[in-house]
Amino acid sequence: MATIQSVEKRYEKPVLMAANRPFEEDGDLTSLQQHPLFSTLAPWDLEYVLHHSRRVRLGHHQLLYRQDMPAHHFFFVISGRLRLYRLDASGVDRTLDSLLPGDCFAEVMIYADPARYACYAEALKNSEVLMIPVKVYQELLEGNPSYARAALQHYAMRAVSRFHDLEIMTVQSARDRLIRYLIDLLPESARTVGGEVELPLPKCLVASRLAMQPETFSRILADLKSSGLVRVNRSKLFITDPMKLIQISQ
Amino acid sequence: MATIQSVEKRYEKPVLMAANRPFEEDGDLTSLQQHPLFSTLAPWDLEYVLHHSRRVRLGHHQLLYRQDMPAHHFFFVISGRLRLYRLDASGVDRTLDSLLPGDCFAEVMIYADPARYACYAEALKNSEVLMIPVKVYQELLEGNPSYARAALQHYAMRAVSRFHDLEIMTVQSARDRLIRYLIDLLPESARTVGGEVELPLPKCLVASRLAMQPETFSRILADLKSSGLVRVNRSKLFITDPMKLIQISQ
DNA sequence: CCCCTTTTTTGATCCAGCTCAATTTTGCCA
DNA sequence: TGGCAAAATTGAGCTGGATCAAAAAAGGGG
Repeated sequence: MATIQSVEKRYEKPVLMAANRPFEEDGDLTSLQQHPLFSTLAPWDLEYVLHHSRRVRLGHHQLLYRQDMPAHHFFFVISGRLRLYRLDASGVDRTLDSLLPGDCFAEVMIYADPARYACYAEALKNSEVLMIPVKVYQELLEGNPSYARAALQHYAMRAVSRFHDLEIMTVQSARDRLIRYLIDLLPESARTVGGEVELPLPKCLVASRLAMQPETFSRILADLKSSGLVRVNRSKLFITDPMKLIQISQ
Repeated sequence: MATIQSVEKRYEKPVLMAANRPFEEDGDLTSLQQHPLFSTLAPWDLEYVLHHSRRVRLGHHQLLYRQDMPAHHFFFVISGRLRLYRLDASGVDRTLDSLLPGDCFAEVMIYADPARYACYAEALKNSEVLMIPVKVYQELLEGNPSYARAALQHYAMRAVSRFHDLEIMTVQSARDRLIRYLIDLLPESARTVGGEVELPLPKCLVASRLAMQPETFSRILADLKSSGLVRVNRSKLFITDPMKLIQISQ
């Protein structure tokens, strides 16, 4: 269904199965310290994590890992853009999430058992991720119980946001799902006055994330545009009147 | 939409806002020790938890807590049956989950911040829950870092199962959602040979859980029945041929 | 800057599932 | 046990969104 052709056909092996060099240069890893899972770590522990992690470069459409693969690492996005997706039984590819620099993903694997990736991860453009062995972080947690609090809080937040996702997806009007998605993209500060948002995925993948067809997505957006509620420029959307949008979606 | 009338109209106050007596008698709390969040606790810590918790009795349709209420407790189901639901903007009530004895719920509140319930919780029949102050469990975790591992594992499992829910809900055929729901109800051991399952919710609430109309639910079930794939007796369903069902749902 | 591929848009048709309405069945309490 | 309210079923349209088809626009590499 998705017009984007299957990744499977383009790449033989996901990155994780190929040999990889340890990280070579010092890029911008300061953002790692902003992340709740790392911000509380002592400098030497952060150092320890970095020492045992690798930077991995990914090209456009390159696969990082496959669904059901044993999970020995979790990841931090240094640069670029990635997406998580699953293939359902009939082979349709469903986008679950998009990732930006500063995001952590598959970190649930730190304590999952059995640890297998629940979805595919691929780069949407040239990207760089930090690949962190779950064992390393586990060790840190065991040796340093005070870190557990941060991890637990992080997981709790995750759980709440999944709840939120679930709620959005069970809204049964495609238009309402799209509107809620747009509102969520809008920074908190612009929720009343409006502002510009950039779609974190190509339109056909946003459609897949929202469980609708690309055609439907396009039509709804055209509709919102003609009502003057949204101005569209490539992947940048200007939300004119968020309150009105929210009201329409009831 | 749901034919069940709004709870709001029947009850003034959720239980948590009314005065409640501490637990009086020793019922069956052995099941508490089976739960991953409690099975690793030392006997004195378990005692401590129990000492600071209350048993709460709930009548049919009685509300335990409201969405957005500050969350100071989490819960363990001793007996009966409950459901979690949200009200969307248009006032439609969407069932999110059903709970049976042995289940824990709202336990994400132990580390959520700000801690507010993400949904409503109500009893579906006479039920008893253990109401555990999040502070008590927090103290235990702080004082006893070895307990964090269990909590983290529990949360990780939760995250994975929410992922699963999300996947089911984004399957866009109502029939497929129903089939997957039935299969999930079936014990692992009966996935091949078939067996009986009992719906954990009245049919109209199962429909709401699966984001379809009660009429649609009824028609699909009638259809499966006439194909001989399911035999129906009240809320008990006998799944004749799970493999065939799975195959039909692609 | 042009060509070729991928993505997006637009048009036309069709059907799953929602809605409204009416009937039957179930469960509960006097 | 009968009576009543809640729940489940069944019937008959209607419509949102999927599907198929084709044209237009965007993007990327030489």
